[in-house]
Amino acid sequence: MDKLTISTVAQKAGVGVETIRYYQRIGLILEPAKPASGYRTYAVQDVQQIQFIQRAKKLGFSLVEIKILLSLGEGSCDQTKQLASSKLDDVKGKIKDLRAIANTLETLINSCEDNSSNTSCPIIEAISQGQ
Amino acid sequence: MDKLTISTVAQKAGVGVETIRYYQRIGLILEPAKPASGYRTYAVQDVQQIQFIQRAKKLGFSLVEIKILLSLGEGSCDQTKQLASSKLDDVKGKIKDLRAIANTLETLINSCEDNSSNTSCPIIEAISQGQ
DNA sequence: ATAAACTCCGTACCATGGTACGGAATCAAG
DNA sequence: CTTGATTCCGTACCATGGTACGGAGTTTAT
Repeated sequence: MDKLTISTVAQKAGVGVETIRYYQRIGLILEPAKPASGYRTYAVQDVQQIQFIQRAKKLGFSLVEIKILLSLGEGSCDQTKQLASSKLDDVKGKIKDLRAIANTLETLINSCEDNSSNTSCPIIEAISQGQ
Repeated sequence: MDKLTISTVAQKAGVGVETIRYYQRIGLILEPAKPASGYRTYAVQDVQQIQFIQRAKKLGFSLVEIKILLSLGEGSCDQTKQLASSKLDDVKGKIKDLRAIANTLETLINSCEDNSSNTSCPIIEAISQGQ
């Protein structure tokens, strides 16, 4: 009959009840109308929307961006593509930054490898002197 | 004479006064003793320590980890190396995750490229259906 | 000597994505 | 019909790394 309680939705979508309430609070999903006196009921579509959110999160979108994705819907392919492209740029930028960090860390760790002294540490020295 | 005010230290280290206070609050750096009635004074070493913190941050260390680095000092090369190695693993893990994300985004964006329809969007469809 | 600038200190607030708590109402099971 | 579980709702709290504010005291410059 498609009348689910919030805890059923949570369980089906793989999130906590509090997460659903949080999404409602920030306007990411709508709260179903309250039936005069009783518990709100949810539909399978609500489960799907929460799953959409979880998948979009895994692609690196923030909840604010996901809100935009949801508002764009199916019919704004251009704008959606733009959002995805700018997210891709972001991700690429982060990869670049992290690669530079990894390289520096590797160099530092190697310089430690050849260190027989135990009264000094090339890593600490390097960070102390700004390379 | 090496007696600097907090704002001089901030300026020399390239951070805000509030950042120094924050570092003191979390125990990352020590607050100099308060001279009976007046302003605390700082030394060049304090500037250097804050610069150390900023450089370590650029290498991806959190303030908690930097606190450990500072407590290890020069004489614990092995432990320092371990910390750096585990940070390197972390960074490599993040790069891997981000590359997977970038690949998926690229695929989605490409599928959009070939979309002439403006009543549907392959990106939204893909996220809706869990790939 | 007086005003402007700076410091001290506690506290509150920002973003982000939730998690936890507590009391009242409601619902389901026995 | 009563007990226990669930829901509702507002509010507070978590981590992380700060930033902002406001009043009182101090220091510096004129």
